Amino acid sequence: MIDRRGIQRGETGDVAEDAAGSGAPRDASKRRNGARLLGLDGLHGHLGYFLRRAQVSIFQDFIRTLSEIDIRPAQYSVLLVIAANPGLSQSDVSDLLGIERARLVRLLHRIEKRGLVRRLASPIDRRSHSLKLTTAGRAMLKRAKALAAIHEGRLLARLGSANHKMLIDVLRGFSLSR
Amino acid sequence: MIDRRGIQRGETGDVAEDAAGSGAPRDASKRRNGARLLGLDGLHGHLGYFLRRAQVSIFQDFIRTLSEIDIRPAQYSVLLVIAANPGLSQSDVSDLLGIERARLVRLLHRIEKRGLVRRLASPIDRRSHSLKLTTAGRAMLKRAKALAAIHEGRLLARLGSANHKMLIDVLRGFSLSR
DNA sequence: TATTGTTATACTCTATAACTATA
DNA sequence: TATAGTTATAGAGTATAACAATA
Repeated sequence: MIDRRGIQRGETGDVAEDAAGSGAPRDASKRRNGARLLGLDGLHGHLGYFLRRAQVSIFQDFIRTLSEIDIRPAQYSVLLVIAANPGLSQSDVSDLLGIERARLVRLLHRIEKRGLVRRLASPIDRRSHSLKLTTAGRAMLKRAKALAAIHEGRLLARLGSANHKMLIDVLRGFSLSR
Repeated sequence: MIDRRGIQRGETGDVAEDAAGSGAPRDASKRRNGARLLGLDGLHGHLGYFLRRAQVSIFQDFIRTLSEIDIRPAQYSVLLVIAANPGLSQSDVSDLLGIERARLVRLLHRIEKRGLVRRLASPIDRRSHSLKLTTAGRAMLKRAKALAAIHEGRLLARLGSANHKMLIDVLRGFSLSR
């Protein structure tokens, strides 16, 4: 019989220990590390897998935490970048955050309709927009930052501050390396 | 004028150095760390942001590397898990990998149509399927593993083996912690 | 009553291609 | 020619809700 609990549950206790030395190498993997790691053998060497699971889980918490103001991670990053660099063009934002120009169009429509951002005419290039936060946008960003800090605090507590810092340092370096 | 290069480019050299001490704290952020970090100030405390960028970049490489056999990350993880635990039900796979049961249906349709997986009748529960790889599925997985190893090797070289191992350890622990 | 596989819907996000108006 | 913003399309993936068959 196969244990059904996912690795994310992390339960212990009532798992029947399988007899050791069960035989063929293909089946030996089944219970090797206890129920938690069942079947993930081939995945354990893959950083991308764990990165993905962690990222999804963290974004879920972020979305939940900021749900009262209905700001999602991509929107938050766009607001932050515009606030820090008023006058940025859409292409600038796209390059900075790795968001496709095409996708940014609808994202900006949304937050512009909510009165958080304005697309002004660029004084130097009539093709491009000069992005600015509105007063409402700055106020919203302030609330968003407070909620994001709660989210990040929860994450920090869960990881420990040493791990938290190290992950940011290593992953930021990774991003910069290409 | 604003430098347009994204953080992922990582180029150096021809960036004009801005005059120091440019003034107001809101604008001081613009060039503080050189063009690379332009405008990302508020994001630097957010692990989720760097985790996301890294994950997307790594998955892109994975997809490219396995494109000759048209196997995507989710498909690869499903094939691996079924190979290591023949007889798993769809719910089992769903729980193990954190893939929605509903989404797994179409994913399995695809790889079943390609002749890689079979959904057999479960001997113990007539509601559920017993998932097995076909011979072709095992052969495909073998090729996939070889290509995935190339992908992972590239990642390891880019990160350094110490960072690579540490990231896996920390992030696996994170997943297990809930 | 609860679970398994399934269908369906809505939304986010990535990846492209193409078009227009500018440069 | 190339770039900025835009529109459109296709597909992956998440999040839900509901249903029939079975437990």
